[in-house]
Amino acid sequence: MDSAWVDTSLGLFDLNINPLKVKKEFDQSNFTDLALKLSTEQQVGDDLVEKINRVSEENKKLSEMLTVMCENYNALQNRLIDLKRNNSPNNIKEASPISKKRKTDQSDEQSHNNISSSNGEGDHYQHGNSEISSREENANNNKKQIRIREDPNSKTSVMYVHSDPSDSRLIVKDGYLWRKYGQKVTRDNPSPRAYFKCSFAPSCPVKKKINDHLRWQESNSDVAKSEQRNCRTSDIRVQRSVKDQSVLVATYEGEHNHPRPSEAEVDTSTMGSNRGAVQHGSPSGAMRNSSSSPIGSSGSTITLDLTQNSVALLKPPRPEVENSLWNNNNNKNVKCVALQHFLVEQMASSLSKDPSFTAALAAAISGNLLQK
DNA sequence: CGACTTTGACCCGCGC
DNA sequence: GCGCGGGTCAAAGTCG
Repeated sequence: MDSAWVDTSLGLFDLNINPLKVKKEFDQSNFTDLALKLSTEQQVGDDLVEKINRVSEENKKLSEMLTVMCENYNALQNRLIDLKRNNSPNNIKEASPISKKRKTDQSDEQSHNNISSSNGEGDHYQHGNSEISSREENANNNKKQIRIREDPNSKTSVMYVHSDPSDSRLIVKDGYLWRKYGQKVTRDNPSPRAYFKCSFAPSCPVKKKINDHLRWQESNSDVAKSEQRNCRTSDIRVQRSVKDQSVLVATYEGEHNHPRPSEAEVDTSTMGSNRGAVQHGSPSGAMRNSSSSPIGSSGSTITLDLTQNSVALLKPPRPEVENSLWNNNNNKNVKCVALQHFLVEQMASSLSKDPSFTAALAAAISGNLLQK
């Protein structure tokens, strides 16, 4: 059969076209186009994935480098602390054995105070009259921590931790390993108070409690009383706030007489047994922790020495906490330093979010490493 | 089986 | 002296 051809502006068209044939051809060409399109998209997708992988790797490298830098910084800072301690006249006195007696006698209290001034509690150390708190290793993802030393002569400090109110676990990650030894429901807080001992106990006397921070603020003498009664060298309480269930208050008493466990140890106890450390992935029952993020993650810590002008402060997590901090004696200084730290934090945050900055930093670091 | 948590019982200081 | 409340102990339970 001859075919009739029509000349159109678009070209020659065969009028005797078999529709099935056309459909087949159309399908084939369409499929080819589609396949081509898909392969192009696939390629783009692959490129994107590759790019993402590359960026992730860079990010990972940067994180590792940052961790190393932080560790080095801590090591240097600890060395500085040791040097200063060695120069201090009344340092290094023997700790008295922990007495189970609650009654406090003068000598015990004396030795107790000696411990507090000689044994750095990991992050805390004495610097002349002012107490300086180094970076609180925050192993708790997205949790803000504020650490407050209420009294320079006391070995108690309070850490406010912003956590998920729905999370019933009283967990404050601070880089140490803790063993829970008791829990109590106190009169004026429906949230139970948990008691922890340092897992290095009895060689390390440090304990902690998770506590009701508002009551703590209203009557700080509670701690003094309990300390007097128990003659403890250290303690920590952890409990949720009455008014703000998203705030956990950890009360530390005493000083660690050992270095902070390594990240690996913490991770091992966290992920390995899932029972090792209450603070890093706790154990069974109500204390079990599902998140086990690496130390030094995105959380930030605020450490305040309310008796001194020196303040290391980042961003307060909750309004009422902020108020309680702002309304303190060193209001102006705190605000000023806080503002500076906040600005620095914001700048750092902005820079870290900038991909070009990240890329430049990665290039600089990798270049430096290659040179070495 | 060991390490750790849970939880009721007990201890002790304080206030009345 | 008694009762209350906070802190600690220790047996039982849980988990890997």
